[in-house]
Amino acid sequence: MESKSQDFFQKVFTVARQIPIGRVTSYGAIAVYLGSAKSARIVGYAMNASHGDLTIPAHRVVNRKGLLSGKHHFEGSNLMQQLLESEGIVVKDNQVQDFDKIFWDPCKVL
DNA sequence: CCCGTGACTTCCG
DNA sequence: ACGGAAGCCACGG
Repeated sequence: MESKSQDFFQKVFTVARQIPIGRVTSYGAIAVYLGSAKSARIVGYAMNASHGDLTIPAHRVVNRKGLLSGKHHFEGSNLMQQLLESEGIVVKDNQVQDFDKIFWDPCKVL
């Protein structure tokens, strides 16, 4: 059987898929929702694993400051920003504008 | 089993 | 207010 740790990854993937279009969330928010607020890094690690799963909009997941911390992991150098803007999200200098307004909190919604 | 790494977050100076 | 350092958990070698 799978260990709980691996389930953590699966949860991250599930939550990421539940992110509405035009909305973004933070690694910490997902970690808190999963019950491990201190595992924010693990969420990012999980996103890295989700990189092979196109069903997971990793570009909608940013750090607590709304900064596209993971954009460097996407193809090219501005793909993540292009995806966000394509969904109606305004991005400036690798930073999401109106982050507080488009912020989607899984723990609050779910 | 131990060590290193990482798409984060928070605290201290 | 800004910058640097530590803490944290999980995965891979």
